[in-house]
Amino acid sequence: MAGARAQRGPAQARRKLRAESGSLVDAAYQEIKARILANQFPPNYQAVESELALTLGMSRTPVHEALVRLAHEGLIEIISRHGMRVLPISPADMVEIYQVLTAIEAQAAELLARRGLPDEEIASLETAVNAMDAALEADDRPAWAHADEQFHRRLLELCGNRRLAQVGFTFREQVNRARLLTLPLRERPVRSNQAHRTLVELIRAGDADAARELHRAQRVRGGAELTEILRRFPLEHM
Amino acid sequence: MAGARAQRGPAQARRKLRAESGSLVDAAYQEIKARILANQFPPNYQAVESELALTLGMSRTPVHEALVRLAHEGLIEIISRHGMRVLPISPADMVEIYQVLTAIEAQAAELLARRGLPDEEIASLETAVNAMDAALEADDRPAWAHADEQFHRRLLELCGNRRLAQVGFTFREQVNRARLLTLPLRERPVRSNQAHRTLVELIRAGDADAARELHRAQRVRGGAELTEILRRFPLEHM
DNA sequence: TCATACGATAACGTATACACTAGCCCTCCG
DNA sequence: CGGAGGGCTAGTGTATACGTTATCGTATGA
Repeated sequence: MAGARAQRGPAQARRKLRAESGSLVDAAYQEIKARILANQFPPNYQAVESELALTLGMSRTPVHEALVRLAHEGLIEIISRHGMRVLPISPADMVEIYQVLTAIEAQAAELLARRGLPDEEIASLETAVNAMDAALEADDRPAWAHADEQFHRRLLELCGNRRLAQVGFTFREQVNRARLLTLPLRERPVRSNQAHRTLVELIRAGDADAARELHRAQRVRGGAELTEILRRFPLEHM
Repeated sequence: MAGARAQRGPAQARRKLRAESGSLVDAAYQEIKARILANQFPPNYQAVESELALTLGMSRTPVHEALVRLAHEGLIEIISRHGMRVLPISPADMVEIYQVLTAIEAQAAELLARRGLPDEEIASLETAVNAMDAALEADDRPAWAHADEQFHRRLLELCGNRRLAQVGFTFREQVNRARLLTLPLRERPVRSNQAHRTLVELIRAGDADAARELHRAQRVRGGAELTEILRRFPLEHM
């Protein structure tokens, strides 16, 4: 009875997975993405649909759809008869991603400044900057990275343009994959914290153009730093 | 025999569709998108998967995948139990899309100027501008729109950042849906042509910052015009 | 007459079955 | 012994079958 295992209680065992996120496709998507981001599926890791389906306890159908989505987002590549392959992030890729983020987030900063949101909305940005400062003093890099991520997510969420935010999120996720490796190699991001704080001021003041330019400059500088790090440490293993 | 029609020669009739683009999923995606962009599936048009599958001569499986992709790109919405619905483009949507394009294309202009490509590559941009001028003199709006589109596609293609270009293309497609309706309502785009020509000059000169700012300013102005038009003609039917 | 509840149905999500193809290995011939 | 050709196999893409569920219509009661 080949398919007996898969029949394990038609509607009950499935509930558990669905509870996480609506459909099995979503569940597969989230789970595979999580494993990639956690380096559990490291770069160049290969797996065929059946394996993944087995691992995730579902049939190939939802797995297949999830893979298409992930491929579209650039996290994996689907090789004809060899399954998916987790794409490594080359320095060139990181440069591209940073350039997109530069454009997107600078625009978001401008829009947010222009919106003139009430202070209590802006406050969440300030909270994030404070967390960054605290982490910096404690020299807690992971905490700093987390707070930084919070800040940028918030920026995108608040900007009022859902499409812009969506694109930003997608590219942020990819940056975060690389962050793990590059973070310890960086200087202590003192200037970065200061810049974030200034940005909040500009947003508060409604100075849209200055906010955009500040954020852009900051991103450009960050990109340059990263490129330099990648040049010095050729991270082939990513 | 319900499924008899679908059996029409297992591998032969399928060839025709696959020839267009590799897989049936792609075929479905292209075909449905084409119909949406051609207003053959007008905004708010609804259809269920089975109908589409029947129309396209394939099973629900590839149709389903194509719909997911289209939904992800924002052309349709999948309403549970009611099939897909072609999304109308509201003025608010257009504003969002323009803002994304502003950010993306300004960045592309900057990158392209920075690349310092040989003149023969840049030439294709100039060709497009010339076509725009010619169309403007002949007062041929569709030709102008086409040349304009060529220009912007070329700009993205040449910028050297494939991810940036990809995002740009996706949003351009959405803008083009609306173009049909808004184009006749616009002023004769004399300034636009001039701006395009200046942009080419700046790119040739390698003045990246100026190129970015010029393109941004131009987009902002275009967005403002469009918003104004949409305000005056509440295009509910889009 | 209107609202509510129940059943039929239609549509989707998922599983499974099937067909087709590319890649690999083995064999055979040069 | 090496290269080429053919068959076998594994893996995907597509079709179909199935179960689940939301929605719509109808009927009944207030």
